[in-house]
Amino acid sequence: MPVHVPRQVDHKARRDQIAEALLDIVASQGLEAISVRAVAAQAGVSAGRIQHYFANKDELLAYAIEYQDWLVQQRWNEQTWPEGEPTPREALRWVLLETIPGDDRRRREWLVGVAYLIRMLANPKLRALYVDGLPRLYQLLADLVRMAQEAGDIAPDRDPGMEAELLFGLADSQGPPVVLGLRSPEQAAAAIDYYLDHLFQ
Amino acid sequence: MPVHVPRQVDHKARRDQIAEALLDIVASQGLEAISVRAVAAQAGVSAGRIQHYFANKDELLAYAIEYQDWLVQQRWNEQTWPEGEPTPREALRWVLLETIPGDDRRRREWLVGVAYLIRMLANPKLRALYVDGLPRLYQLLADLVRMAQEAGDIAPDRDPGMEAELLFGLADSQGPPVVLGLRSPEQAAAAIDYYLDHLFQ
DNA sequence: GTTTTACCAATACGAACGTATTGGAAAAAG
DNA sequence: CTTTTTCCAATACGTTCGTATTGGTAAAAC
Repeated sequence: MPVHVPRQVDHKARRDQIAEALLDIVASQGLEAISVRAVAAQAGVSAGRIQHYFANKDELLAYAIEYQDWLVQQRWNEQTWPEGEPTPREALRWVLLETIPGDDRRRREWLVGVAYLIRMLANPKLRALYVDGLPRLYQLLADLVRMAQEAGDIAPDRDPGMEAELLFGLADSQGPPVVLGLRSPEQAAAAIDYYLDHLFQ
Repeated sequence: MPVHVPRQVDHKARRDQIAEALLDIVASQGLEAISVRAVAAQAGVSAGRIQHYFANKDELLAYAIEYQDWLVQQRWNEQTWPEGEPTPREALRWVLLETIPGDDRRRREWLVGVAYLIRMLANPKLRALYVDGLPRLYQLLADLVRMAQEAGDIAPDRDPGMEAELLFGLADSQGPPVVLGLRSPEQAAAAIDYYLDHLFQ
């Protein structure tokens, strides 16, 4: 039972600031460029501070990707709609556009996801981030298609599962060309809108 | 003018053997795991040999991805069809299935492509590998759709450009789930066949 | 045989790495 | 004030890195 309790700082804020610096480096230079000293320099803190908050480099790398996952979930949870509930089409469009690396934030998330992918193969904890999320996304898309069908906005002979595959593939495949500057985010969004126009009656 | 010419080895074969080792490491452990010594060990040669054939690490990394690109092009060029020219549908199916990381070779190619992606952002030479190839692939898919339309096998109201987008997206989005073991190569192929069945009349 | 030089194994070297260790500042409780 | 403990800057240590350098081997030309 401690009698003397010294000051306490906000641990999560400290860790998150360090994770932010790490994610910036990963997105621009890849995982190869990550060193404790490089992250410290990017974050504007001492390497000692990083050692104080993370036992080793692996833990630091794991925290950063989980932090990014948390950031994305925050954004999805906090998404509010100006006028009540969105229609299935509005929700569908929002989800699909969300995956396009169109602004700095999403571009960083996309590149970090790519950079961590090979690590996921051998690391079950990292793998779970992808393996858990992907089927839920497919399910969400299929459900939205089904809802639009029931409302009569999509032809009843369309298969929701197949449409979910097509929609996800269409959105997902915009990533590389957009990130590489081969296609603008607006062009990518236009491709999705074009297909939505055909899908919805 | 050299009077004495000592023995010459097959330079390309030597470089390719080293590139093979590098690609194996990249696919299984990522670019972070690449060091001259690690590649030498994987290839079963001395580090001195690698130094002899590559001026520095960057040149080694550049050669390896160009070598992989060459391998892929070789396979595409050497593709022969058992009975004369393939139908557009057969060609379409072959191209789409080709992108799925279903066997060890394609799985390695897929993972290496992912690993190099961030490097492409800042490196024009690497960028060109992607930037040149992607539009040509879209064009090929759209042309095949158009040919099938002219043969009356696809409904004339389908837009070849949009169908090329959908087909590529569908095939491309199979990569992550297949590589992560979330979906079998057979399931990925089935998804493509299912859509082709709907596209073709 | 001698000579020449491509080939490459081995070693060396300085820089950068992950991390263990040390020491001190600073805030809260008594 | 003193005490306690968190926080972290600084330094040190052993390893690994990219690459420069050295030296020797062996095949081809003469």
